[in-house]
Amino acid sequence: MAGMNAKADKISDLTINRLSVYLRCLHELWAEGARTISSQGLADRFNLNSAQIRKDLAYFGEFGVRGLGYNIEELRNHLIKILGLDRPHNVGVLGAGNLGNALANYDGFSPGKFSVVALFDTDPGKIGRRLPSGVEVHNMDEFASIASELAIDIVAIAVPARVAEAALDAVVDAGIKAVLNFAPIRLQGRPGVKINHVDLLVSLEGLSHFLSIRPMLAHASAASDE
Amino acid sequence: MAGMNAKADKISDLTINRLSVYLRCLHELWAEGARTISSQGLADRFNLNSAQIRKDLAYFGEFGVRGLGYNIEELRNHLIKILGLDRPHNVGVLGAGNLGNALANYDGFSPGKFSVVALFDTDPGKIGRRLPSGVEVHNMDEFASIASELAIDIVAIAVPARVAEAALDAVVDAGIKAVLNFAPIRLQGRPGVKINHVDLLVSLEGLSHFLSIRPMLAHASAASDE
DNA sequence: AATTGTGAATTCCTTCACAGCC
DNA sequence: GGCTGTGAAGGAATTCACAATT
Repeated sequence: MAGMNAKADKISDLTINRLSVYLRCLHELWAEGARTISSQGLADRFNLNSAQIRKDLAYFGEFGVRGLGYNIEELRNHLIKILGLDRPHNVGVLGAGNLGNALANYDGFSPGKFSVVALFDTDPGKIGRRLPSGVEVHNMDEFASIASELAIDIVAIAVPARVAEAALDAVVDAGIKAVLNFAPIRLQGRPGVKINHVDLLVSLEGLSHFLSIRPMLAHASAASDE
Repeated sequence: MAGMNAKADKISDLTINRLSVYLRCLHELWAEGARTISSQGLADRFNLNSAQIRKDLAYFGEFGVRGLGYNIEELRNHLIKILGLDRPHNVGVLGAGNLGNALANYDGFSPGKFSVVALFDTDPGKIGRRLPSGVEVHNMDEFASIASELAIDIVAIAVPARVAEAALDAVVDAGIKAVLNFAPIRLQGRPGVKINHVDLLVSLEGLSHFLSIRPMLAHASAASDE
């Protein structure tokens, strides 16, 4: 049990999110025929500092070669491992409304790594429906048994805000540890459960704020990106 | 022109995003019949420090009353003003795929503040279609004229990654200054244009990472929330 | 007595700058 | 010579703690 690669410790979400971005970039570079890349080369692709990339990677091991940079295939494999993408993840979507359906049909998830395997709803009119993709809408009451049957390990909450907390209770009770919340509400954290928020209203209101101060920025230089 | 309320200056996105969350909470409190709230009362609703809330608000003025807290209606009006929600915003959606359609039909945006008024696509098979909501799918070539006609001030990019950069060019050329990007790609910033990213893959991979380190956290305390 | 607004302290994150290695 | 890995410096965001105010 001698720790070979330091993991878990206290690595920030910011770092993890960037690893995700690096990985995506490595896929592109590989497709372009590149086989090696320097931290500076990666940094140029986004608006990042090369030291930041090196630091991010260094949390997990020494993946580079001094004087040469990083081997793309090797680094890619490391990142896949670190991000837990070396095994598939089955996603259950709560709420078969517009958003839930879009998620179930969305094919933008990296090929094969994340699959939406079931929708859940409480509306009898929706239960039993089957999407073009073959995914079925189940009764929310059956969440626990179906989640276990289909090996669901990630849940996306796409229900109205007022029932989101109750929905979270149900999935946490069923042993789910990873949740992606789309409901416009700040869900109370549960111990041992990771909740990532996708909050469209917050994002839109950030843009709205920007538009309202923009006239005041007038001649001054205006900033951009996230 | 004596600056009555200090705005714009250098306020971080983190602060602006929290204002959005506070505002949502004020709506709820108001609906519950509350008429006044302390920073501590607000802080208890999320996992926040009360000093943070006071600091966030203090950037924009002195809205509270010592000893009493904040008047909910008054603070709400201030936040609405600060976030530019005192006038409506028209959103154009690029890409009439699953995600684009879901956005166009999504009614979760705060009542009336943001309206999706048009979809745009390059696929002749989709152009001309009209959604149940009445929103029409236009030819992307006509973006500039229709955006101006419909007074679109915010664009959501929901096209495949490989054409996202070109799509951004088109909207920026048409004078759009605020963009919500759903494509899994880090768009290059443009001067004077604010781009917010909603990156589902990054969010999912963050969850995947958490699941893969979770077994190692074992008996140790496991953390949560975003 | 209660609660704000805020300087000071702290913690967290990023960038610099360079020793170490290929 | 070029590039990584990293200690040290710098900067940003958060939290503390308390004087000011009602």
